[in-house]
Amino acid sequence: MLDISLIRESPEVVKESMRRRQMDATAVDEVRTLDEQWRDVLTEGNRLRHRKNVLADEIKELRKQGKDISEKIEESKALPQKIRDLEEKERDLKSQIQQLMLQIPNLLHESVPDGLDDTENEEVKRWGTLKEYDFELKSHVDIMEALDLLDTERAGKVAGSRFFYLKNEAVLLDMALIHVALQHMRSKRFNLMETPYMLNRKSVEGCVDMSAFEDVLYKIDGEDLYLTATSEHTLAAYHMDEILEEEVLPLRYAGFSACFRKEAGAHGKDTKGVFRAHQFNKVEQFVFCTPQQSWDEHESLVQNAEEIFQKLELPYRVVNVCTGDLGGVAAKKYDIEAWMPKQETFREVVSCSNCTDYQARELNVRYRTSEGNEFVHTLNSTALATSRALVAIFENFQQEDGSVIVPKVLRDLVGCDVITPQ
RNA sequence: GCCGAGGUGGCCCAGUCUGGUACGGCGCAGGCCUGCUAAGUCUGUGGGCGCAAGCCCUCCAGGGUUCAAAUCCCUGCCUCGGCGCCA
Repeated sequence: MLDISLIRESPEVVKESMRRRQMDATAVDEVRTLDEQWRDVLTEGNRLRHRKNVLADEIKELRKQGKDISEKIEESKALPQKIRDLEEKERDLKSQIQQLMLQIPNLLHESVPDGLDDTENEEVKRWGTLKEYDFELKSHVDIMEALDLLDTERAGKVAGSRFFYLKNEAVLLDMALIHVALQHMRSKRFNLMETPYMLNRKSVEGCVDMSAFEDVLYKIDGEDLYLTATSEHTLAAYHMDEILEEEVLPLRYAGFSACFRKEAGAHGKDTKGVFRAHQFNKVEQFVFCTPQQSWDEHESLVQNAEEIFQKLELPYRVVNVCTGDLGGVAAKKYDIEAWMPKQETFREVVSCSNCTDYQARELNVRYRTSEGNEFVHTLNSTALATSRALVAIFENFQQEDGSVIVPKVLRDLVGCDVITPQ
């Protein structure tokens, strides 16, 4: 969430940012009204608690002198109930304010383009040449099934729709992609992490707007645990409630985990294959840094992800995500979209966000400066999600005879140059 | 899962039995001292409200007892050690 002092002192700045996001900004004024009430209640509560402390002190003194304390005790006895009432009022106001604050998104970076939805994202870069194919292209599902690399039908029986079994070379490809991504990140001196696949509610709430995300997460029955939707969350929560030394920043992590998502509301979209599934593997980049560092770090993250797709020889473009498509936590976001020749379009394979201090305030991750403790900036970016990369590889590297060329960088790890029908 | 020991400011730790509002050290920042360095010494060092003076909160979390809780009682969570189980 935002710093409430920003809403107190510069409400217009916050409102303007919300308007650019096509959002109704009335929550800002509601917060300001409730905040004033909250401060009044807080001040009154403090006054009563002060009186209580003074009385306790006086009682101690009088008792020491052997004097009568019954009058003081009588006054003191009346206070706790009054204080409790005020505390309840205060908690109530505070939670109303929190609720509203969660609806107020991060301040936009000035370079974010205005727009209603993903069609108005701004293309900032293209890489690679789009190959010409002189035969009828097949979908990744058709290719993979023909090569005995994928079984979604039995996955449906065993787990349900939107699950899949990878088979044979596809398993090796999946592992190879992870390996290449992790090695790339290690060469950039990122700390590699294999993270927990589950995390508790507090950790998730630190990372996302739970009211919007609850539908996406798998909950473990009877436990305070959720299956991780992305290692962004386990990495973000890694330093939760910590105060970091300024000289250790930026802290750069690359986390690997499986990711589990209900994908609620995605009915009818990409229902076949591995593009949009309930479970996939992903290497994620995550950075904790100072406000001075974060915009440079943001460019580095997208650069790192680009380099991986360059190694894989997959053509892509980078878009600067527009205001309407941005999401509340990010101040700015780049997507990398790989070219999918069968679908004849670019599809999102990487999402790279600078969340500035918005997420850190929730997670309570600070760093020490000579002027006091400040919230860090957090950034996250896909390095590589195997499911989406697989789709791109099978679409781009398919050949007329149904075989698929393995990108050079993966060949040693997969153990062949071409995957051919058996 | 069982038994035991713990959880105190950025870190380490005292205080808990015997209730009166957190001791000391380290680190960090600043001042003083010094030819320089080291040492020494003083002040500050979490969150909130307030223009300010100042006040409130904070001893894992949540309840309870009490005029008053780090301290007593109950519940829960977590960590460490031992035992059991185990890929």
